[in-house]
Amino acid sequence: MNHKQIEEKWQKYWEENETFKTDIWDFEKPKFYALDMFPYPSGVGLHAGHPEGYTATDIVSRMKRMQGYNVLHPMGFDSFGLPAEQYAVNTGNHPSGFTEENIKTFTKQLKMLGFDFDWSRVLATSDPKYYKWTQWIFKKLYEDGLAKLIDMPVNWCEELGTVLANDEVIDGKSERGGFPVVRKNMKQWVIDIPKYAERLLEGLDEIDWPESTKEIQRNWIGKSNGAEVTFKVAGTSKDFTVYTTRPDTLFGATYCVLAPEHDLVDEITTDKQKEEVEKYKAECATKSELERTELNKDKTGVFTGAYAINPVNDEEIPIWISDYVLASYGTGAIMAVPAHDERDYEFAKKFDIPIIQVLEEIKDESNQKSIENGAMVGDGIHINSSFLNGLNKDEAIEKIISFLEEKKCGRRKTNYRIREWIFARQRYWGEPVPIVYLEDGSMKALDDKDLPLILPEMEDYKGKNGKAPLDNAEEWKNVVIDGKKGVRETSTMPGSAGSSWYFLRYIDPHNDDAFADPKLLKHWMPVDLYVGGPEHAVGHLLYSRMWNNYLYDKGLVPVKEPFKKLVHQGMILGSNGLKMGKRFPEFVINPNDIVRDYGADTLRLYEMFMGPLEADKPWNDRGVEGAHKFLERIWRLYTEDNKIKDEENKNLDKVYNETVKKVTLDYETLNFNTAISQMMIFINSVYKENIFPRKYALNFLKLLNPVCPHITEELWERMGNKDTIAYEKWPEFDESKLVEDEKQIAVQVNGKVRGEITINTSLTEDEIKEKALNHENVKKHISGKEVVKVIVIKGKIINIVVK
RNA sequence: GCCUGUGUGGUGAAAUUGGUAGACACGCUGGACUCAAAAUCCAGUGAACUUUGUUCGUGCCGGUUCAAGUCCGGCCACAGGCACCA
Repeated sequence: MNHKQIEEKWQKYWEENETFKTDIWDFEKPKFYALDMFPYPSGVGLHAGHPEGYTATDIVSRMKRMQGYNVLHPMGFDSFGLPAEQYAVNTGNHPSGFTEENIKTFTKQLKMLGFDFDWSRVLATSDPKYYKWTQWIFKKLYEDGLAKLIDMPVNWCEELGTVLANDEVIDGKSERGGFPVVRKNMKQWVIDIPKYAERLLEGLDEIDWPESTKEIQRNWIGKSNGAEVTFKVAGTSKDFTVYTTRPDTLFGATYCVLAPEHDLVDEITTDKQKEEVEKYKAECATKSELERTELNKDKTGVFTGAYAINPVNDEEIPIWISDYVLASYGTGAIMAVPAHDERDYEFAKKFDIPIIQVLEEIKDESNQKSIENGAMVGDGIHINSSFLNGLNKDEAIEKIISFLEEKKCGRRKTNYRIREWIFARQRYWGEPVPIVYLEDGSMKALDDKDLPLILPEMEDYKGKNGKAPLDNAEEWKNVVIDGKKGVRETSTMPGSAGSSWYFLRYIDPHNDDAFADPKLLKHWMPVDLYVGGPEHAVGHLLYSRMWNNYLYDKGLVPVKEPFKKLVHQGMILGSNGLKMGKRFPEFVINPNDIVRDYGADTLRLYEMFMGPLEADKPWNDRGVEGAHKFLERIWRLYTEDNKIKDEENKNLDKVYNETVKKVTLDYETLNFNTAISQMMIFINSVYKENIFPRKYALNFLKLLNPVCPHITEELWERMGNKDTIAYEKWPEFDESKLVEDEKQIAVQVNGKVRGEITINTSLTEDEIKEKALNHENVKKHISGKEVVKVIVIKGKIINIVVK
């Protein structure tokens, strides 16, 4: 067979016949929405990992279509991004041309792989028709106070000349390029994602996602329950509030710590300590995030000279500053209980601060820990704690909170670790923020009629003197609105803006009056299956959920959670077992080469047969050949050997029905590797029987079609069919054919297999026992011993217990 | 340090969730076809042994059970995430 001719023929057929165009208004059939994480159209084209996830959704959507579902399986491009900007800076050309070229290459490659995408719905986030609605949603967020401009410490990357989100910073370096990142205070557009923390946490319980991803999101949101306690500063009218998860240990607080950036530091520092405090503050300010975390072993800090009054016993305890307390979490201040917190313990030991134990040591054989050699964390019976004495942790927490609330110096408080989502980059190639700063000092969002706010042409796409590129677009930047002069915001939105809602736009991509028709959204949301890499666990997948939850609150989308089921595909590693990439170019697999040499069907089949979808799997050229050989075997079966006959073959009934059952179930659960091995078993059986009943031959093509659409269309046609196989009815299996009258089962003696017997389903338990006990080899092992009992597990195993 | 996974032949991996460990495939060995090679087909392939069979074997140690890759307890290694979050 010539795979090239066949594949091109059917790709052309599908395109000309619009085989996979979704009739989006057809609400008669049940719907199925399969979604892939859309790619960034880089200059190098698809890599071996792309087809893996796309084939997975392709298989499921093709099966669902054959099962009578109305399937939506779209594709698009996350086309704002740094490489295009870099290209523009280097060449002076507009990034859109470069982006369009790349999109063309990607499209050609995706078509070459035979995916059933509805190409009439393709979208690109950098298309003004698309980003009009990204800006529109931003405006809504702004109007509701969820998008706002605040002064905050940000991750600033000098090399890249921009601010980065937390998930774009890895180990104090930029995710892209690995440049150093420092903390810096700046006015920033942010999305108030912490407002949605609780909702995003709760939503996780409703969705079918990998537990590991849910855990990462829970961790990122970082909910903790505790209390706020207010301490008065001795000899002044000032006070400050700390956050603690262990208010029950308040009697053990022997000092307090403020973050160096805390507002109160300057006000309470005594003259004597002023110099030292100033010096310490200056040190902290110049330290980058990276340096601060590197130093995390050795505690540093300075005494302010001031004392706080512990509200439970009115004792005066010193107030220190230290960078182990973070300004950005809680209240930026803590009460320190060295006896029962490891960090406080370390600090107290270093600076010789008293340690007061308020939980009784539980000493037994396994726990010989004493307060002498470390902090005692966890639960225990309270001591030295006045009215808390004798209580355990939970009881004491309840009691102390009531006490604090009554005394009006504290309250129950829940904290979240998640921070505002920084929503502006000093870049050109992103969605412009549709905000104007007017000369009277006010801020105004553009009217809907002025959207999209389109990126201006520039002579130079590089930002100058630490300013954003758009700052140089004088004509574009300066505007008059309602007779008032104004200046546009010159930051653009981050890459994660456009990808936070694209799954909604696919449903109605050409709508100019709304981001999507509500009736369509109501029918098609949520996404039934979402497949993409695990690297988006906290970025895209959290932002999308937040936007969708917000739009749900506005009544603009019908469901809270956008992605009902999520699966992460693993990485395809090089044949050296390592990640493909620039470091080992000789091990990088280009899908173009595989398609040229073996065809798209082989590539798809191989990638699905390699192993579980979620696992990382090394590429193996031999494996590709093996997959190709299987397809050639099938081809010969259907074309040359003339084994297809209008006859029945009883010997194939069982394996055929098993195959239909297993393949159907495995596709549904995305266990493609075992589905394929079952199809191999079936084909092996057909070869053995040397006859292929026509009915089975036709249905087998349907089972294989989702994985290998080209060869199956071709063989389907050669078997005399006129129309595409894509809408044929999915085969069903006959449960009655799955049970055999006769079965081989193992006989164990004391748990060790000693023989096999053939049993008929009509046999009674006693008859089976008798047969087992009479087996030659079994007899040898039980002779001279007493049979204690015989365990018969119907249809599975017999175990004879002897003494 | 904490959280979440993973650990099975020479290799990629299966195992209906407690019931014959290694399906399927790659590789390898032998054979058939061929002048020969490729392709194809057939057989074998966890290890060891005294080979109609026996013993051992799913990262390590222990436990529960008639029966453990699967459940429980304690370790080790690797991967991913978080990391002074009070």
